[in-house]
Amino acid sequence: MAVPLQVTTNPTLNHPFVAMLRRYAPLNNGDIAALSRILDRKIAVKKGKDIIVEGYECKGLYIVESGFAVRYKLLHNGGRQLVSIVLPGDIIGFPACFFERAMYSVMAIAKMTLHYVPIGAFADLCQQSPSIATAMIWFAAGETALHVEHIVDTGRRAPLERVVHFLLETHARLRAVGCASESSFEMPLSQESIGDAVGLSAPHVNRMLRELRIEGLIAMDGHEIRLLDRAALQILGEFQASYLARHPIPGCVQKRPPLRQLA
Amino acid sequence: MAVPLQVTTNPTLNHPFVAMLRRYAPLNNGDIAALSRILDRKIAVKKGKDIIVEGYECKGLYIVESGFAVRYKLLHNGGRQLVSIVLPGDIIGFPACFFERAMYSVMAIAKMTLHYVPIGAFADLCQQSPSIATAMIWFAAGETALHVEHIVDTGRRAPLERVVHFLLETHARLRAVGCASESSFEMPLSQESIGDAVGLSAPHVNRMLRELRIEGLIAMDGHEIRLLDRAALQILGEFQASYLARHPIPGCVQKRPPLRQLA
DNA sequence: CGGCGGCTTGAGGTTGGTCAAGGCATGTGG
DNA sequence: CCACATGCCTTGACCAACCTCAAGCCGCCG
Repeated sequence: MAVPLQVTTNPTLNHPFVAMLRRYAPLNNGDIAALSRILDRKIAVKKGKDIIVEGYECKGLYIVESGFAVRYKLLHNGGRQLVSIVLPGDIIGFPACFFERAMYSVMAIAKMTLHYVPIGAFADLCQQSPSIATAMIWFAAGETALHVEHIVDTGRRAPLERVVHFLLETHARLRAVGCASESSFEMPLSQESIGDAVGLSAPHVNRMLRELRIEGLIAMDGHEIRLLDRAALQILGEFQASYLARHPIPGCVQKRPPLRQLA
Repeated sequence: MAVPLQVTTNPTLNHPFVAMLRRYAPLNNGDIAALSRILDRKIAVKKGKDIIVEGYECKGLYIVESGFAVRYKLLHNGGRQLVSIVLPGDIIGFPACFFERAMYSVMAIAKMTLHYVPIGAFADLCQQSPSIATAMIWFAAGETALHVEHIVDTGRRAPLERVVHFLLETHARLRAVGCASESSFEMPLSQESIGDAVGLSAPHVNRMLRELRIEGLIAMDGHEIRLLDRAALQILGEFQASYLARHPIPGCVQKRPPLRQLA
């Protein structure tokens, strides 16, 4: 649950959000100072509390320092669709606060600490620091890749494949923020919520998990899931972890690549 | 099909991509000049040609001046999932070129004209023009909202609702780039492709369309679709057009809003 | 004129949703 | 400390929905 901290002179550098940005663009001292100012105040949110509510105006971003949340939308027909799981380093309010009103809700599913950034302050930050703005574009590209995989999951994969893909993705993302070991993790969602994420009913999620257990691909102990046969799972769920890791920004980390024109 | 052009002194300002950016951030002469340089060369692509192929490296962005394309992914089980329709002003290669290799393909479904921008040149542009970089973040937020709606569509909406939502969204997006009249449009996809977009089989898409025709909600003539009862369709498809239009960037177009801290 | 792609419709079968009941663990209040 | 309530997991039975397969048709283009 807790993100492992390694002590450095500047606590800002340890923040998962800053660490994420720095994977894409080298930030100078001015950038770091600006981020420190943005991140100075913390908000504590209890498990189960709504952070963004569909239909209401959202005036800023909430940068996640620790804890988990879910983005979701309630439908007229009584259904609920989970859009994504929010992890440390993620941004709540993207893209809600860029619109007149939020089109979905975000709820904490564990105790969280957040930093609130008014959208105006965020826009100023981007205007003043091109490196941060550019890193944010790279971040957004990663979010998009995640959502695209989710569309493929719910749209065209078979139920068993969906569940496997969802488990592997969740494990990989948790692991990337230090919240999972190499081959096991604590699933933060109930089976009903998993169903809401991948577009299945809770009983059917249960059937799929049972099948995976019988086949010896996973083991479950409460919410702890152990991945027993990673290779088989990756084939079954057609899971390529590459969509979770972006390139660094060229020209920042390395020399600009040669121009090439494709016709 | 063709984007209506109004003659101004600077053709760059008429480009749908530039017009899109300028809706979010006021660009100065330097920004416009930089964009002109980026957009100087055109690539013509024929209908049916692949622009990005899954699994291959993608080294740059293709900015769409005219024409349509689809992003899609082929699956092991023989299925195909359409991720989105690409319209004038959109960017092909987002997010593919931010990753080691493209995780899905993009194919022209009509004659297109594109501008190729190597990823390095794009990064330079962002670093040199914070306004363009910031507008790109706003653009990415819009893409994300689109994908989120698509996840909801395929995940939890009933088949009839899905088709209706897809029709309304496609119409609204086409209309926003001047490719549709107020209540009718040319559907650029076959029924099979619509099925691949919303996660249904082609026969079932056909049945849903027939039902809408019988109910008097739409009329079809070839690929032309007329929306006969917008209000009923919007309720049926639970369609809110608001997710298609973003706020402008605060502090650029207007004064920075008052700071507010929510705990 | 012939072929092909896409639309349309039907029949039949499987999948996966719904409903319902039971079990287990956790937490809470008496 | 126990009794009870609650939430979630688990399983089964049933049934409707949607997919698959297949055939026919139309319009377009070569």
